[in-house]
Amino acid sequence: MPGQRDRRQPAPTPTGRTGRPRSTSRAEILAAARRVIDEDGWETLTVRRLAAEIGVGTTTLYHHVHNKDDLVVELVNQHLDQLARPELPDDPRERIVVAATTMHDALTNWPWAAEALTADGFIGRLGDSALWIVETIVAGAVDAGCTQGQAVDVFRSIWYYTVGEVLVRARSDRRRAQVGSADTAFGLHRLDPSRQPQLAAIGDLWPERSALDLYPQVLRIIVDGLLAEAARPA
Amino acid sequence: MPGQRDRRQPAPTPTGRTGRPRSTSRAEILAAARRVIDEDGWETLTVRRLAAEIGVGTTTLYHHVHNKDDLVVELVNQHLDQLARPELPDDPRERIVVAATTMHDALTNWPWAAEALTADGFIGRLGDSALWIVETIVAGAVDAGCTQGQAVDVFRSIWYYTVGEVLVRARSDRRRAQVGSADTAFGLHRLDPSRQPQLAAIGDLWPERSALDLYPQVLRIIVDGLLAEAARPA
DNA sequence: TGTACTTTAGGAACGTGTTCCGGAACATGT
DNA sequence: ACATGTTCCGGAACACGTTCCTAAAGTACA
Repeated sequence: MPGQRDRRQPAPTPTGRTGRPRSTSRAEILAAARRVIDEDGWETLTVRRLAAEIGVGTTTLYHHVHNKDDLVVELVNQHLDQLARPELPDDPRERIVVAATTMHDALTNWPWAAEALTADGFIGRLGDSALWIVETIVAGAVDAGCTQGQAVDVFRSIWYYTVGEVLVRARSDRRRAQVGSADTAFGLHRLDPSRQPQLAAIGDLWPERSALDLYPQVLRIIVDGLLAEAARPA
Repeated sequence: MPGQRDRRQPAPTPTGRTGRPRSTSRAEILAAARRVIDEDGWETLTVRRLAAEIGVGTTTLYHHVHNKDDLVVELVNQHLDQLARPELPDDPRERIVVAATTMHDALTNWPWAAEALTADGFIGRLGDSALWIVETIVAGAVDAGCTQGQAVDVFRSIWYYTVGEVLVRARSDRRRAQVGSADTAFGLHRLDPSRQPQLAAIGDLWPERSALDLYPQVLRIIVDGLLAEAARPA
């Protein structure tokens, strides 16, 4: 039974508040969650396990956290908090690239961050710590000559691409880990060369090519294209 | 109790096979699933409900389907099956755009298809019906002058963007449906104009701009950029 | 007819996230 | 001292996806 401790509030600090004093704080829950993840991996982070870690009833957590998604989003926010703010170049286009790449790397390097991306309305729940990224991208787009509307479009496009990249790769990584190395992308039903000649010809090139990380390159292409498009007269 | 019927195999057709004859087929399960979705919405598609619809034990389904993800992926495959094969233009670049847009629209118009996208290794489990899209994109890229490796990159990039677009928009749609119209993307914690001046200035423009569907335009930008990049000498 | 073998069916049970609701634990008023 | 109001805790219970294991329902051969 790890992590059991006294749950009574030691100091009867007169908070000027009525009602039963809380024996658990949101912060304590988040800290415990981080502990569980660090020690035993994020797959083991279950609501009951977390409650046990704190030494508290399971359903108590729901008085401090809306649901598990909420918790995970908050954890990702904390993670983004501790991100080192990179040096931002002068060129607005490069600023966009740097900001987007920073967020991408942060999400990629934290495998279970992908879990948060599928949470409803993730961007809307980003904390201040991550907002500088959004701000930097939007401001960069405006600096590069976009209207405000176009700047929003730029961010959305980048965001879509980033989310897709992170999610798909996280998922196929997990799959690879389970199945073993038997991943040829189309490994299950073999390809019919008469109907999918190109795919059949490519064959084993696919998985090895898929291992490449070309996020930065493609991101640059997208940013360049979007900014060029915005600069064009209607 | 809807959907209950006789489960005995009426014809003792000598199948030359030994063992207990199956009273349920994979096809029957998929058909019932479609029925449930069409009638009561895909949120109500649960394993128990589905089994009840067929009039069969819950766990029986697991002898015909690996898991629910498997089922959903199969349903999406069926949906893509019934897709009208669009007229493919001669220009390889346009072929790519048409193919990608076709898949994008199919996924977008079927809200719960997004659920399948998060399934592990979705692309690898695509059926023949959807493979023509992959083949068309890859072949188009090769026709446009890409190497096979670059063609894979082109598809992957398009796929990432498409998945991200579909997922994020599906999720924010769902959120909008729940919360009501109180979605200003950053509606929860109000923006600090001193720290996020651009975002604060944009304000209400964000949600209205987010409602726009600019998949085709951005897709063209991505495709153009990728093909141009590939055509460049190293 | 009966025994062995083979394949499918499905109930019991587990672990998950989550909701409901009764009661515990405090401050305040009488 | 006691009642009242208020806030928080947490066990019971639910629906979910899923696994395990035993029984059912056949065929094949004696």
